[in-house]
Amino acid sequence: MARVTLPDGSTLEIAEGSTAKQVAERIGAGLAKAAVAAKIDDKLVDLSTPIANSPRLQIVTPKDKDGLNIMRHSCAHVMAEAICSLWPQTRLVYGPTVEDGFYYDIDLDEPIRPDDFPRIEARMREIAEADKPIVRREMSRQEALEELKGDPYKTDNIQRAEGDVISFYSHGNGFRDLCRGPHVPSTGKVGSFKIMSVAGAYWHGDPTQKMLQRVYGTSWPTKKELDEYLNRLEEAKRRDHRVIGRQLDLFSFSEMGPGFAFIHPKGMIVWNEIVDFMRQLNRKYGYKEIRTPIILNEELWRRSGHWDHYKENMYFCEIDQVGYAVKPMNCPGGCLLYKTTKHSYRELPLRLAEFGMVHRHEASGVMHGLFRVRQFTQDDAHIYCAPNQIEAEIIGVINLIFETYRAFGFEDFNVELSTKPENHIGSDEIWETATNALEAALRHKQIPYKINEGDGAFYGPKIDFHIKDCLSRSWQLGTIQLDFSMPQRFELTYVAEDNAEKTPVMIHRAVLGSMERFLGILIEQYAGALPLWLAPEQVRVLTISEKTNEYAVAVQAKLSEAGLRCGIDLSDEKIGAKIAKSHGEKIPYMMVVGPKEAESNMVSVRMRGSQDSRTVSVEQFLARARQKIAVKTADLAF
RNA sequence: GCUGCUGUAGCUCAGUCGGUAGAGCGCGUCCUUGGUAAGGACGAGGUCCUGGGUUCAAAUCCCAGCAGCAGCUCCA
Repeated sequence: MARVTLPDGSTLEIAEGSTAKQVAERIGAGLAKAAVAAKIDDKLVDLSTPIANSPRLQIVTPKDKDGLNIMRHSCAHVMAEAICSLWPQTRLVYGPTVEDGFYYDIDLDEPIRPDDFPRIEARMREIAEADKPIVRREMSRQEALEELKGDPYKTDNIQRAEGDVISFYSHGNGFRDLCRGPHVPSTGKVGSFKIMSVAGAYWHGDPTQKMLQRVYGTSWPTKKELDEYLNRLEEAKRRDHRVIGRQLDLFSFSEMGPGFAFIHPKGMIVWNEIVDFMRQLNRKYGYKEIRTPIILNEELWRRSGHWDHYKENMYFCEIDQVGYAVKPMNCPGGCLLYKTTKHSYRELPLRLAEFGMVHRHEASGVMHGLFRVRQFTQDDAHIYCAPNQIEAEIIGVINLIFETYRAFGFEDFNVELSTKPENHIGSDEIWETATNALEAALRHKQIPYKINEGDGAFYGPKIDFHIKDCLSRSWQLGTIQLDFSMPQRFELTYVAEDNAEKTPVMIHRAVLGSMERFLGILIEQYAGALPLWLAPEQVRVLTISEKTNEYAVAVQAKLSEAGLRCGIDLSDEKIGAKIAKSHGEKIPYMMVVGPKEAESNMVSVRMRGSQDSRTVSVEQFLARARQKIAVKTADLAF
């Protein structure tokens, strides 16, 4: 007899050599049916695994994260079998799970097209309905290599695999794949699935290697969950800032300048509201503002290190036979400004902010609306300080960053620390000191963080700040980078208390990162229905008929004078059409005025997204609207 | 940059077998003067992405380029 300990602490006597599946059956028929795998002493295994000794045991179902991944991984195998049966010359490479699904990389010269997906899915359904057992077979590494001789991909996989035992899984009509497992017990347990897309992917992600086809699929425990997921994708599509940006006339792109955004008048209103707010915060946190040139002499970029470490991303030009570069970052220009006067320790920390427009040559395939462009404006700043001020300054920046995100309605952040990359300047000691300083600040603020090894900027380590939007998509916004190298390269100095010239430390920071990207993120977060304080047109007066045009114009004038962005619709449309149009343009408030309102000197206010209206005086409305703008709320109700 | 797909009116998209282009929305004019999610009539608007090729004839077929889209790699 053996004894297993279940997750709730209870124990179960079982016959020696019973499988995990049999334990599940002992616990309950429902669990046995739902089970896809088991965890024996925290190790995930197949349900068919015999139990030895007296371990802890947990039955894994697709309700667990682990179970879901196992189900998806098995689904990837079923998809692989389907593809192999349709294209027998297919060579399988690697098929892992990813967030929300899985993919399988295959080597097949004939391109798989979206038109082929229904065929693949149909074959997968056949395989799933057959509900064939998925069987594990183990052999030694040597045997496995022999078995797969001539298959460069799988041979490579074996060589990368850990341990001496190599396992294969097979199911159905002779389909077999090298795989660590575990897998669901049979092909019927791969959930509700759908092939999503196909795209190219390099072998090992290495651009010098062969381009493979990566077929993406998703699978969920139930049809309902699959549909919910597909709806979520639809929702993301509905919020696409590129589409909304065009519909709401906020920005555009032209073939005349790929990756260079045109911000339209309405987009500029949002932009300027954001900038005004950031300026206000900069003042609060003790920053001064500067502005530095877009184009500067090549010599500057050699000195800063950009020439050696960033040249592929830069644009160059010539002025009077002299080489110049378009700035990809604001820091070198800022250093020149710093050097225009002699500085005392009394001035430090010197915090200089700049809404700096930078140009970076991004690869043509990576551009994506406002999220990835070749010209963008950073809400940048550089803090020049003494070494003993570093931690306090970093904490100050962290406070500023969190205050900003909360004001825009983002409450869910996560933080990453990136360390020394291969391509870097400065000594190892400098890097260690800088990295330790960043970690110390994070610990002081008790902020949990993830480490990204080798992901720092070429001049220093960095802390990156990510926010999650309403669809729980993650976006990188802010960054804090600690830099001991640039001040040395530019021979920046300050006079210390002892009258000696010393080198300041430089902290690079951006809060929103890129104004363009942030504008795009806001559009998606609010699906274009921006909070009142950001809305390009905050109110629109809608007339019932021409008879009250005069009163309507007076109302508009009153609201405009009070500082609200107020439009008016005097067209000879019916009121229903005007309301529909205003809703389409996502105007927060509509004020319907007709003879009734004109007579009583009131307005009938209707909110975006609501069917109701309320009749109030213009003054009442103004007071509420002003208050909502002041607190930057997204809630329109009053 | 790489792989695949796409490119027709301001926008979203039809366009059959190769025979010189259509709809809806939007825009303009007029009619309509109305009460909370689209009233009616008429009209203007197109280098069918660009350049080659095949053909009596190309939006349509072929090639190249450009741009966009989905990914890969990279990144704010």
